[in-house]
Amino acid sequence: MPPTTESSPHSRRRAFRDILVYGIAGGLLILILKLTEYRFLVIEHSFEIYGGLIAALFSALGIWLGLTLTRKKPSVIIKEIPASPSEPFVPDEARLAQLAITPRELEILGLIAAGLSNREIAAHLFVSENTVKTHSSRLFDKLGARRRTQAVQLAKTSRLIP
Amino acid sequence: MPPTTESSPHSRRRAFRDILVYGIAGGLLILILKLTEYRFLVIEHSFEIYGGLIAALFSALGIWLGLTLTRKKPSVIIKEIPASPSEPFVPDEARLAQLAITPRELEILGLIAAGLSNREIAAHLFVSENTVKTHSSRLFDKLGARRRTQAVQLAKTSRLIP
DNA sequence: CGCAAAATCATCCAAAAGAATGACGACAAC
DNA sequence: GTTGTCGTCATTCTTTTGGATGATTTTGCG
Repeated sequence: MPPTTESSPHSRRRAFRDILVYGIAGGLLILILKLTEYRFLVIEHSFEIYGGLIAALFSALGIWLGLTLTRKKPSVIIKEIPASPSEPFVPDEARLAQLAITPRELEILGLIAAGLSNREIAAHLFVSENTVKTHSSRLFDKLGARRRTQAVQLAKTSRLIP
Repeated sequence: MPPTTESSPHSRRRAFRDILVYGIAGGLLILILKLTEYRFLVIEHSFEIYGGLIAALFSALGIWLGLTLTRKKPSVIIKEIPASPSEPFVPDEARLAQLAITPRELEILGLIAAGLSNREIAAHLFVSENTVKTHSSRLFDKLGARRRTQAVQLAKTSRLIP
């Protein structure tokens, strides 16, 4: 079964299940209320209706309150980020040639460092995932890395990528 | 399904679960009120009391919901300021607190960025691999990352790690 | 042209990583 | 003394990654 979509299907399944459970629970709850209502021959409906109304209203009020009360402070935090202004960055050609890393491999290395998955890289470069895997395999081989995180680390210290 | 979305699945799941708990709790509350009403035969003049009770309870619930649901929404204005090129590096405490990243999680983040596998990290910290996985899962959740490479990338741009 | 390097894709398999969930003890805060 | 956070660990499952290997197509170059 080929996993086609990128966003986790597992999570979506869980979300759907949660909604389902929620709905069923709600239905059962209503049913129970109904039955007890009949059992005790209570006709008066105003309590549920007004209770629910009050609940909903004050829930909304509470949510609104919570939101407005707390969203005051974290608005503007100015960070001082040492932005290096004088670095267009060029990969170390010597080291590149030394490791016999091809342009395509370097390109993929960059995308790996950007945090993309093989599938995302494949989509980005319009090639198959298998191709990306062979490229990255050879890349790891040349870099002496066993994991992509290690490859990124090594490449950074070798000034192959920013 | 376009493979474009990158929003955290964790948060969505939490939101669903919160809503679920919330709904069930509300229903149970009504049920309990109903039952007690029958048991003690308190019929008259109870509407104001229970209405107030429901209002107060649901207000509190709503506030809590609003707070937990909107817990971490950064919205930071980033201002780039050229800084000294040779700094000993200190992690951005503000950002760290903002994302609610614990010291242990930061430690593991650093080891991930160093290219270590979960097993190696576990051996390095004398904990089980499962613990490392738990930490990194929560870390990814807080960082909004789905892969460790992405976590590293995000952490670097947020100045959490060198 | 013909060759070699680079790029492409596949398949099978193993290992690592990640997701979801539940649990427990320590410890600080209220 | 309850509450909340943190750190710890486990289990089950799915997904991703990596290894090994072979094959086909481009492409640049002498």
